[in-house]
Amino acid sequence: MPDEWLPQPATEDIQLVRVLHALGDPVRLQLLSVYLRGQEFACDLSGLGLDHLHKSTVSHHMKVLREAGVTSTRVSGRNRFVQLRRGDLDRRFPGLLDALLRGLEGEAP
Amino acid sequence: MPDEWLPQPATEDIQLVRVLHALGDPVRLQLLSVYLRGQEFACDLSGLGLDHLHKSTVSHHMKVLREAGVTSTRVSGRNRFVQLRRGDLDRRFPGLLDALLRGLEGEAP
DNA sequence: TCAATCGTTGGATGCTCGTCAAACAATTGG
DNA sequence: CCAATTGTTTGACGAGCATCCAACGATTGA
Repeated sequence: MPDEWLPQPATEDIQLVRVLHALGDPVRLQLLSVYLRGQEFACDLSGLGLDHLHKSTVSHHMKVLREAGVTSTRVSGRNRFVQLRRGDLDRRFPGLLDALLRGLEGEAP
Repeated sequence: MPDEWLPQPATEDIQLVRVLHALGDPVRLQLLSVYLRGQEFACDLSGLGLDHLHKSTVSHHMKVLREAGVTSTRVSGRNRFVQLRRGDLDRRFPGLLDALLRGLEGEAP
């Protein structure tokens, strides 16, 4: 069975206010900082400071990020592979992700 | 009586997640797009698409933006003069405001 | 001095959101 | 085939939030 992708907005439908709202949460902003360097698979986030959260809570945050157009999720068997929509976001809002990455680095060294 | 400034966080205390949360609202993001070109005085925002909002609602949004470190408010008599904290934000999160400005221009031309 | 102006504050209301728990669906290893 | 794994969905609950309204305080023009 080939892999599938969970539904996500088209690049031109990504709205700035929804992106900002999605990232204006401590948990989701930390997820962004994880995704900003290479893809990770979802929910198994041991050792990332999210151990205290229930798996359904993490799943909820992933959905918010995906529906805002921030991330892209590929379904492969039992696992979900999540990655940033780097190209799409850079095309739609040039410089935004770079500024966020620098901001995250400068805040929690 | 000399002008006063309403309380606001120090530059080094501005948190990225609070900025993103403050801007993750349609009304406040529109306020940002107003402030992004020159200062404006508060609450009297006729003809900016915010006529439908009660003055206390606008006052609330202004407070959120100020407490997040996005704007700075000077009290002069009965009026409040609000402006972006351009320098502080550029120093703290380089490129962020520029990216947001371009994003706002590209979205609602 | 007095009334009009500008904005804030407090309460009230309804909606959204973050979180957990339990049940569920899908997949896979034995 | 069965049990363990992986993540989603649904419901519930409390907190936060956006909004309006009324009342208030401060300021200023007449």
